[in-house]
Amino acid sequence: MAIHKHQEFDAEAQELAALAKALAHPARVAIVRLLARRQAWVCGDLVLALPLSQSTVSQHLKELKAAGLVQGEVDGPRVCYCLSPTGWARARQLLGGLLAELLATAASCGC
Amino acid sequence: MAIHKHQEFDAEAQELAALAKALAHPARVAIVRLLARRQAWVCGDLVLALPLSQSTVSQHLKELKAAGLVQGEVDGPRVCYCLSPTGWARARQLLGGLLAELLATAASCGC
DNA sequence: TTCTTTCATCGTTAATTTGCGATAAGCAAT
DNA sequence: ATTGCTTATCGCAAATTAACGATGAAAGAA
Repeated sequence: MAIHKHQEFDAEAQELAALAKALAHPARVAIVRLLARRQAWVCGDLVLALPLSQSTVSQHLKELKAAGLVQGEVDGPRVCYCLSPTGWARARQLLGGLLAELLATAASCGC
Repeated sequence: MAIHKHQEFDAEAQELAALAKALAHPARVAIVRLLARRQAWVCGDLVLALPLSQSTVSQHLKELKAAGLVQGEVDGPRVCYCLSPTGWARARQLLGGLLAELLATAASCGC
């Protein structure tokens, strides 16, 4: 397509789409769930828990960080990852808003 | 990467990721919201409401249908689109489940 | 200092996505 | 039958993503 038209849509749609994109890969969903179960993981342990190489896991973590869903803190030679409370608060707000919008109509589609 | 490793992850992560991918573009978020506001849209009206060509809108609708979030019903020469109640019930279940898993830890990350 | 460990980044390859115009397919008229 | 409208699909170009190995950079241990 040459040019992506993301800018043509309103800010909230873009934000929701960006958030959804961060979760649009099973590896990233898996990372989020691992972080939910045990609240802090060293990067290397995440690599051991996932069927992916170190560089690939690092790349997925970078995307989750860019989306604001995950935080990393340097601890000597290692990096400790955990979920970002503010990022997930926003996610909850956006997703909850969308699902609420849908509640009225989704139950009565007569087309 | 050559080979995508989606199969290496558990079914629920894959399902959640597929759902997120369907919402990972602002055009598709916009379509869902339009369908939420007015419960049935003819394809051509969606095209008029979006800054995209007919073929591109049709493509996005195809992806939303494949994800089970949208239904299309042929009505003479036109096609009437609306949200899929069962698809959104599943989405609510999966997203709600994820957010619930996060509730415990996301508020207390001390890394 | 030198070595080792840990992680991020670079460069590459393959696949997928986005977007469009053009074409086909279906239906309802004329 | 032919025409006109509506939507889906095809084929293409450009961009992005997924994955990996290899190479860096930073910190701690020897």
